[in-house]
Amino acid sequence: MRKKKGTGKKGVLENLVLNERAQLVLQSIIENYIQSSEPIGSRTLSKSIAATLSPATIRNIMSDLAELGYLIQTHTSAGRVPTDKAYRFYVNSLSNPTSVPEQIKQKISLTSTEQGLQVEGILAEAVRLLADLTKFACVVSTPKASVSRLQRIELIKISEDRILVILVTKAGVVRDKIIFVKESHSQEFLNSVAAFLNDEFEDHSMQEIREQIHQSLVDDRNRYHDLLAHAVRLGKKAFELNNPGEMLIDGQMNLLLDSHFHEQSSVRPIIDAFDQKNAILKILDDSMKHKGVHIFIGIENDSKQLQGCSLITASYHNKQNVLGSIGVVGPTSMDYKSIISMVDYTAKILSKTITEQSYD
Amino acid sequence: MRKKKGTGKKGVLENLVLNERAQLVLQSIIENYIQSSEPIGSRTLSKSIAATLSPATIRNIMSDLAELGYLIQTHTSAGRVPTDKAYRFYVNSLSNPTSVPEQIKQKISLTSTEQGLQVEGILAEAVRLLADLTKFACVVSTPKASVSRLQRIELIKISEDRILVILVTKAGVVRDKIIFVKESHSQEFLNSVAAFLNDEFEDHSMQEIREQIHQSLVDDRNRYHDLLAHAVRLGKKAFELNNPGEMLIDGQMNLLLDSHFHEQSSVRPIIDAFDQKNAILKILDDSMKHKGVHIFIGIENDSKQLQGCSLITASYHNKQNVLGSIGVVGPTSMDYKSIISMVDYTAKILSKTITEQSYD
DNA sequence: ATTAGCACTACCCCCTAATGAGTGCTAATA
DNA sequence: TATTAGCACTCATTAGGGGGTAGTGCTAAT
Repeated sequence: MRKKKGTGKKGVLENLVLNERAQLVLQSIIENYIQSSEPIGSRTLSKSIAATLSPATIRNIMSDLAELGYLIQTHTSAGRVPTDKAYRFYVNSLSNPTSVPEQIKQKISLTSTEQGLQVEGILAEAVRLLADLTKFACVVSTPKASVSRLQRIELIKISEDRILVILVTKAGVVRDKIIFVKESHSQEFLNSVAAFLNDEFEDHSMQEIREQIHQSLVDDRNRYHDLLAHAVRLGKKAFELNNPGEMLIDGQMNLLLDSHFHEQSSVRPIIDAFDQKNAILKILDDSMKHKGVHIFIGIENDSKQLQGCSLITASYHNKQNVLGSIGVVGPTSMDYKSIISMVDYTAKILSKTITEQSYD
Repeated sequence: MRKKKGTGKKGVLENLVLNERAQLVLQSIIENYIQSSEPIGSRTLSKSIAATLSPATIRNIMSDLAELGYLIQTHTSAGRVPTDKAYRFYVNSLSNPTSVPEQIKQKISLTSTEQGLQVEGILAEAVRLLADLTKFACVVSTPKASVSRLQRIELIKISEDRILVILVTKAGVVRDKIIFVKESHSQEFLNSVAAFLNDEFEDHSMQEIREQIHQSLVDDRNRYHDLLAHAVRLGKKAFELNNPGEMLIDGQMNLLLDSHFHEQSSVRPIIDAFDQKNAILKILDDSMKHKGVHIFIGIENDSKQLQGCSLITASYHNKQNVLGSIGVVGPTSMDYKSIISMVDYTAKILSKTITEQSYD
């Protein structure tokens, strides 16, 4: 409220741009709060801050910052707490991810490739690793079927009316599903169909394949060829996307035990978001669109349930494509600096591991 | 301490067998406590109990029960709380699972079979269902590879030095793994090897197959036949058990939010047990040995971490084999009666669903 | 523009007293 | 002899009150 006039003239910060000192104070408050998760007062700050400022001065600055929406007080005589807007300022002011300490780097390694695990296994290991490291909840989206390119399709006769379809993508994901058919086919026939589909579609993206099959563009001249007709029919079923995108979660429990969420009631909506998945999946999807680390802070989230937490995500990829993203879900007052670098580094290692064991 | 003598003569319950009235009181205490999760006093009880007994009488009985180890007091002037021994008495006195209310039965249905989901998908649905229903954490063990019988093996060349192995079991489980080879094989050759293995081992249990291959019993005369030699070598790798038994977990969060665990510190060891998996897997394994519902109460558990909770499990099966078990992990003061029947019923539906979509 | 000083606020902690649910024991009762 | 009423006692929980404290905003002095 300092120097509040009707028209508001001459207040230090009234041009809505923080001057250097105000930035320093704000940053310092945020960093203190991240550490202690308790309201920060002017006296405390005047000790810990680099510049030498008296509590009174700091109070003035804080008052301005509060008016601009960067700080709030829980009650009249309490210290100040950063708002989501403040965190946004803070992360924006952060330069590129700081490098991860050597000693943590050593912990970030994925062993599973040696054991011939599938991509899902690697993802599971990565998300668990990140959860252990950050002590928050972590998520990773599995490679989207639509963008991944076909390596191989295999049709296995299971019973008279059931066929096991196995799709192997270039990214190294193996998907199996069962399709039901009305008429029985011999295994030999299925082999021919599979061979045909392999010839036709290897290295095409699932999306493409689906479209082409759907439009029956596949060589119209031979429409009445028996094999082809069946190939189209079976292929249609085989390439239908069944799981429209999944994600793996680990470390949910960490949230409950975290000191930043003082009351467990505040964690409840986040848990619900995990159960429903779609809100988080949407964020992970968004994060695939651009390279690098993405940060979603509290109120910025579309989903109400997630407005009490922040997400830090980064996409992972193989040689050709962005496959999915991995991220951390934590309190808005998390230690952005170190978490960002951990997510960044983990995503890089994950990309490297997956690229190494891709099938081409 | 009632009528305590040096040699303890003639106390009503001194023969260590509870008389009918004591049983009634104990049962009533337990049921009250399960509902309220607060210590039960004599006055409260005298109102809610069927028989008409004065508080004073009940106090006497309670005193005896406490001496016998069925009840404890949190402090001198507090009501009484059942011990694990009491819960054991209680569940033993329960007759067979009571039938599940019709309205809950309707909720217990597994849809996934229609969508051609694999066994894992059905299990995931079952465990989520049970978690939603009981509001506790639930686990299910995936079919043990060793007991399940081979339906089909498929070998797919992925790259020069990598082969994708796909195992389909009669139970409907599809497992894929990658094996590394030194020398490159053509797909045609792999097909012959697969055909050979299929011929030789269809309908054998994985355990058998592993033993036979290991002992190279497979037709010793042809040892120098090229195909056979490779079949043995590849088969050895293919049938190596990779995942020694997994389990799916759902509803862990329910534990944190449950009123019976007043302090979250008491949940911590259970969470840890979930992370480490082996203690719970052992219980699920044990539960596969006998039919019906199994109950493990607090202190009875071998694992220290699990001594603060109870598990209720039931095995599931297909036409031939017991495949695994499904269970609930909750506070020792959970509502055994209804949870038991839910677990029982869910396991039955699960068995039915899996049997229906088995491949033979 | 900064800072020292001061009045003021509201939480937090500690103490106390009152409440109340519960017990064990004893004596009266059926 | 088994049951019950009565009573003294215990101890957790709650409410209320005061002192301490960390913080603020404002004003006046530097």
